[in-house]
Amino acid sequence: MPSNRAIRTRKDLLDAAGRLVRKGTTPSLEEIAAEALVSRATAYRYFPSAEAVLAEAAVEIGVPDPKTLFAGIGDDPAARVERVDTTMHDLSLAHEAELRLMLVQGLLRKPDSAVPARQNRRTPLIDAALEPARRQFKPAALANLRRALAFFIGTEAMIVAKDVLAIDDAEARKVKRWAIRALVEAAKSRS
Amino acid sequence: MPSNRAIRTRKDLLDAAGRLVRKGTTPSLEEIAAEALVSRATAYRYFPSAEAVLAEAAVEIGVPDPKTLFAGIGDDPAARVERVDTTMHDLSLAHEAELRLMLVQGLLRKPDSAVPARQNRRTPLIDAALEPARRQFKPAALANLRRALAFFIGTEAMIVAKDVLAIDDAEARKVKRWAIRALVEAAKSRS
DNA sequence: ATTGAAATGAGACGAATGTCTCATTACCTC
DNA sequence: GAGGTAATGAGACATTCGTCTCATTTCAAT
Repeated sequence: MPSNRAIRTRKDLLDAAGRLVRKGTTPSLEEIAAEALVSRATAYRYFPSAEAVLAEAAVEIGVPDPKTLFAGIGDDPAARVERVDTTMHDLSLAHEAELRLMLVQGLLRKPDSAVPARQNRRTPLIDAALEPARRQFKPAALANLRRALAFFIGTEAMIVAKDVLAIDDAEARKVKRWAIRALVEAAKSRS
Repeated sequence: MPSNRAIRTRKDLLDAAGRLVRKGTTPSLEEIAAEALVSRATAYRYFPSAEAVLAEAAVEIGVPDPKTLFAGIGDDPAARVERVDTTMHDLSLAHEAELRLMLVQGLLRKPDSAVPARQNRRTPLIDAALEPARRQFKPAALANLRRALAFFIGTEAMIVAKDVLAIDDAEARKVKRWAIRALVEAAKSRS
């Protein structure tokens, strides 16, 4: 079992990595060690590479659980999905640098790698958003809808908006709201 | 002006980089030089880094021009957008490795970098697809539609499907077709 | 064939990366 | 407080990356 000191050292490294990334750099493990006030050798004892630190630091970004996320909102699926999108959008903005680096990790992983694939934090939230209105949708359409929404919600959507479309934040939110409404409506059974 | 020999060397390096990337590696400039049968020094004379070679190699991936892409297809906007998506999807599959590396380049570029941002190949195609039916749409909705479609068409969409949703190719195409239909319909003025 | 310039190859060099060893420090138990 | 173990720091070492120099090769024009 790791000692208190070891736990603290590990945390210091993760915190230091977060600080450096937020500052806009892509730090080496040596720089992370210096920021954390530990020696280079110690840093290499805890993490094999700077990428490993960054990847783990990004995981720390908290996604709210469905319970609190949907508190005080009705059953309207579009409104609930929009709340998911707003939350994820805010998170993407607040941690853009870390998330970009995490995305890079996923993009470069070997196709046959034994390491676990990207974790998927958005699908559970999307499903929770649609759950109360499940009966309003045609089953086949619901299967399409929950996947289609994943293209608009999350880090990749931020990348498309900023790097490809080069639109500002308000515009991106507007486009996504419009699309979410359109997709949710399209999935509803004609009533 | 560059001599024929220089042009050939440059091309050899780009070809070599493409071969190595397709083999699944993330080659260093030294490895690219070896594959191209030139010395390391020569490789550094033509490109400042392996990333630069890879980025330029990715640009070579040909996107068809609208003229030929829409040959023999009617004015129906959904059908035309679907053809854009099918084409881009095929391209993404055929050049997945190169495109992943190109995406990494874009993700890591400095926010205030002087280098040109990501080139956007999909928007002109989307606009060309919607052009003949422009009158069918409400102007405000058209502005949203052309941007919303960009989230489904292109490399990032492939990443979401494979890495995040972990769905197979046929399923991805199905979801995207459904979403494209839904979005195009939603943008039409009630008639 | 000869000449001259462009392109190349071989290798030295400094910086950064990752691994390893060994002495020293900090912490826990008694 | 003393002793033992875990954690750390300092630095040596091999490797890779990017830059540079200089001798050699290739090519085109005569």
